[in-house]
Amino acid sequence: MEQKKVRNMEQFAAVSGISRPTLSKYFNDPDSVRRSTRDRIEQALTQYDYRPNVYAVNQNRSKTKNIGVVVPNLADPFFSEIGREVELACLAAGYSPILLSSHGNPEQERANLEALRLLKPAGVLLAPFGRASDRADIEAFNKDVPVVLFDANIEGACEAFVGTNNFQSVDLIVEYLCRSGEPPCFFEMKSPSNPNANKRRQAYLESMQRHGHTPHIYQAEGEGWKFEEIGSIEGGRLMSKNALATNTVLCSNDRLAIGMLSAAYGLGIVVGHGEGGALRIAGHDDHPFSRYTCPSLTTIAQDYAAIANRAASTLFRILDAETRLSEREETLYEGKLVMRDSA
Amino acid sequence: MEQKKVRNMEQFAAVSGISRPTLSKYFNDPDSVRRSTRDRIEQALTQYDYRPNVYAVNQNRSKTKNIGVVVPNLADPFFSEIGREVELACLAAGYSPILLSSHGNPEQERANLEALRLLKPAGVLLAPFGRASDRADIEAFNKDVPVVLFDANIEGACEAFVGTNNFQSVDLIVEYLCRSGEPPCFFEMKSPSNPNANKRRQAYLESMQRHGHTPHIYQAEGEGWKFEEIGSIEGGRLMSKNALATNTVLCSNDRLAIGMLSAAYGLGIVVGHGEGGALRIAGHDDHPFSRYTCPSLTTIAQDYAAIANRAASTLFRILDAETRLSEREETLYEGKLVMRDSA
DNA sequence: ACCTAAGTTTTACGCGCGTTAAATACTCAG
DNA sequence: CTGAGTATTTAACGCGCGTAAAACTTAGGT
Repeated sequence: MEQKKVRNMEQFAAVSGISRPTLSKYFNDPDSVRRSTRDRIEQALTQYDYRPNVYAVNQNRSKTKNIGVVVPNLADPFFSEIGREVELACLAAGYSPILLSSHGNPEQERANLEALRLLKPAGVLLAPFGRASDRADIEAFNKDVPVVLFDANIEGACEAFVGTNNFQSVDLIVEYLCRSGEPPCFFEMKSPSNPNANKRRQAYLESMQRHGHTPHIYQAEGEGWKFEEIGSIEGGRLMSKNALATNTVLCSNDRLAIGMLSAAYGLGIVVGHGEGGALRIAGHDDHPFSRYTCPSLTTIAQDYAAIANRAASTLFRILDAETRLSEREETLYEGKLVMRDSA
Repeated sequence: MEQKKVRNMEQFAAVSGISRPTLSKYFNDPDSVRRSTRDRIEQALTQYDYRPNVYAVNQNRSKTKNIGVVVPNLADPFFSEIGREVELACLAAGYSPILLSSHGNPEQERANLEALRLLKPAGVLLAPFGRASDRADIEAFNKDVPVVLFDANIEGACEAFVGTNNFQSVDLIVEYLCRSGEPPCFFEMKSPSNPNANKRRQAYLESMQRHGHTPHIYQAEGEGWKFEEIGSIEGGRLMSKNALATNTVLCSNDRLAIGMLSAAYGLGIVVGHGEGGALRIAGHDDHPFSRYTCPSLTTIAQDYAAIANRAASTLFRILDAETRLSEREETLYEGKLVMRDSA
């Protein structure tokens, strides 16, 4: 099939019998040429192996067809999944996604944005760490390249934010836990690396108040992204000291819950809502592994696909309009309760 | 600090008082200019915001400083970790890594290589699926761009392979299991998506023979990358039917083991080498989560860092020499036994 | 057959940088 | 201070493609 290699558009114009400017139009938008012309070009493409030189194509453009996708940590399955969804949305819209992980390091997030600058992306989809110190950088970046935030919000920054409504989702699971047993205490990290954690704590407090229960919050020492380890060590400490105010624990996220489940197992504490269950543990995020914990983890499922698609389509809207949004948009999706065995 | 933006090298030459060809040399290799010149340039760089246009730089090059890194599935923490190690090695050597995931889909692997072609990478580090059908594509690609394989081998293909010695590692854990209890049976997928699985089965057979035991292999139906699910369903089926020949199971990889542990828990089967343990389960890979399973998983740790660094440095050696290896190289690292509670 | 609007070809320039060759400037040893 | 060797400057071309303007061709309606 694909036979002779053609080195450049000039040559391809020669062998295909189509002028170079027309070819240029075609490669930038196949629909911009007459149907018959398009057919001739595509016919020629089956006979000659030619694809435009990416670098030459982008050299003169001030904006490319690239879209930067930056997530805090690809090693976390949550981000690898939502990152994948975002990638697919970009591809479907004819853009080239460039997926970058900040590897759990805010410094790397800045480096990623710097690196993206050189690639002149048309736009960026960013799941930020949300540290206050990054705000200025990100807003400066947003001045040059439109940025849509997802997963974690930075109040008022960038063009838009798409995420989960933590107040709804936490209330949902708090309500369920209260209804089905003792009201939950809340287990989280002391200095969370993600702003959603703060929302969830707040949501927990409000929800408990609304249901007329006394809230109890336990904050684990430890920094970084080793959530399971922190959940296991600090959660284990709490359980072994019998320090929990109720027999039900809502963890700020699934990875903490996974660590805590592991510690409970080690301590011989039977977790679960069933008979013989001494402790109930619930999480948040529906981590890919939460289905396979022992017992399987009751949690909140975020709507990955909806968040990813909404974030992407919001960015495309900005790119198509070639102007920024008149007003910053915020879209929150509802979480769904996933009832399993742990609570 | 960084003040006036400079649009191109011409302008930067004007403001810095250095000629453009010298600047060009500097940006391609800072050591290639005289020390005093380098200082002047770097002094100017603190006053003016200028960085060469990536696209213009690469337009004329037949090879760039990019290195493609392709892994089968970034959603698998094993690959996200080893991918990260590879990235770091590339950066340390002054190359720009481009990390691509094939999302569990061999078709995507081909697409990734096609996409990389356009980026004219200097070399590619590939963790392949290893299907026979991909071999031709990959070898064709290797003709144009030097490829070093890691994690999964394709016999005789590409410049080199770096991975774990499955025969050593499986023998290590088989020996341990035999020594400490009943000899293991082997649990794997019927049609594994990774060639290491075949090596491990073979290694299990040989090792059992060497130790004078009868091997038993159980193969789970199911395709794709949902290893935990397959391990849980098929492993659960085996356990509930009491079909296992011995009370010790060696799983082809940790994710299968995680699924099986989950199923055992559901069936009320106590797993572990301790008192009361009715079943022992072991894995292979030291998956990041294997420390937090219930019970924690005894497994084999691969030397991620060594594999990644060796693969990268082998590629750099080829790139520096500007010639292919006289002979294909194969480097295997030993796995280490990680003794935890499950076996 | 004629007209018009839309698509195509021809011609030509520019983008930012790599690179070469010849001329010039610098550095350091003797 | 001088000369040899190295580094830098000057001048100029090319890479592959986007794009603009003008001339030309085509499609579709009357």
